[in-house]
Amino acid sequence: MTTAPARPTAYADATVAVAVDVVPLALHEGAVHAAVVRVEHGVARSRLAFPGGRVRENESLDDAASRWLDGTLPGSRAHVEQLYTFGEPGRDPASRVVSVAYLALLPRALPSDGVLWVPCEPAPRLAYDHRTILHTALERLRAKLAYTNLAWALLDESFTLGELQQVYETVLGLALDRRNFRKRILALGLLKPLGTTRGGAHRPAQLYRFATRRPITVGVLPDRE
Amino acid sequence: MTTAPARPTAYADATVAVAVDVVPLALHEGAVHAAVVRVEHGVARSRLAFPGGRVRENESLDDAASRWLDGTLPGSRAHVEQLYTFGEPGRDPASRVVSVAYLALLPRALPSDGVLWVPCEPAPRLAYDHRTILHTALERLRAKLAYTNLAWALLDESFTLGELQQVYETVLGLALDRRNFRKRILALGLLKPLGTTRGGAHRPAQLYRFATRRPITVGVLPDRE
DNA sequence: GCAAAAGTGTTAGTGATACACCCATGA
DNA sequence: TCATGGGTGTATCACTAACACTTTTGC
Repeated sequence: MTTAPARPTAYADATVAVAVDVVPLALHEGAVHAAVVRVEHGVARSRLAFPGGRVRENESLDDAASRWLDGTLPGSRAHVEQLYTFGEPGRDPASRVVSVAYLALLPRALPSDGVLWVPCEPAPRLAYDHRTILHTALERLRAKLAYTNLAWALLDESFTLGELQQVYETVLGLALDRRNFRKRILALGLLKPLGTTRGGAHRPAQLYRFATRRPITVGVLPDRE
Repeated sequence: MTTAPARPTAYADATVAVAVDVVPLALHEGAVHAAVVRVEHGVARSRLAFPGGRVRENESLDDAASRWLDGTLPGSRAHVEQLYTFGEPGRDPASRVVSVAYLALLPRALPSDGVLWVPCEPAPRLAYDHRTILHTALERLRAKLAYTNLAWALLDESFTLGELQQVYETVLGLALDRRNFRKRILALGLLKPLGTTRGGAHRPAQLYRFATRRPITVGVLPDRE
């Protein structure tokens, strides 16, 4: 083969379909949870799977992901990013479907009709190859938490340092020293103290917000602690 | 929307096609180069683009990428990994094509019929959205070089520390202190000295190889130097 | 007053940086 | 002998890790 291939032009190939699947994750009761729904049709009927489906002809992949997320968890503020594309023949036994998976991070596991929030560990049984997709999503989350400020996506706009620390501890499954965590995270200069406090059952905590809620790449974590 | 959608079953949606595009990168004359080919058909005819095309019904995405790479640069040993999926409507003016882009790293810019190796900077003019794809590929390469041992994919099996250092310097566009680079890279324990040397025009250099040529995540670089 | 989380500083150690000189070879 | 890249050690600095006690509140 020595020449460039033809690009697709007028004809269409009816054998490979394109879908998106959205992996909505949120922290709940000290553990990472994922939102799943029951499959309605086909051989996987009534099994659990991530929300998703066909991409429309005139929508982008990102738009399709947002549409499926909003259809499942309406009105939720979420950070959505493309995760990976899964396209093994046979991953959907009924037909050839290439699925572009998206990761959606939410500050709360909001209840919604027909939606189940399940803990990610131990890994739940899911339809199709969605367990693999979940695994990929968790890997991505852990990796990005360690070198970006992505934690804002798993928190409300304002939060205490204790809550922020819990995000890291929960997702990464490790315990962090409170004093060193505060020093490091404040030294990054990404947080703004709000001047207000939140009263719980105990001593009230200072509230903070992220100065920017867009992805920034910085080392947020120690190598080990 | 409160319930799970139907998965695709018997019918097919002829409106969205799936392709792969492969971004082959190699170092050449002190700069990152990419392999491109000329588009043969359609409105982009004779413009430069990355090799790629439709995914066959019974092949995986990875297999499709390997097929297109091998069709363009036969017999090359390459590291191939999925990069990102591009699916804006209108990215191919002729029809709706969702393209799964792949990154291919090669130890040499091997010449091949119909293939042009072009420097990545300044960014070349390319058909479709391939300039965006190239940009994404370079970002990925730089990021992974900094926190993995991926450099092996851009080198022959055996190499000198000087050559290894050049990979980092070329890709990341910075100068590294030789002594510190050697200390750091050897301290990682990923390299095996071969005991042999390579004679160039000057003092012969010790040859090394990577103990493992699979992706490993380690900090390979200083923050800045 | 007691339980529970918030808040705070110092020290020791490790790892990163900066830096200069000699060596081996081919031309 | 000269030009070119290969090879080596040390001192300083910055950052990280380890660590314990006091404060504030609700009950």
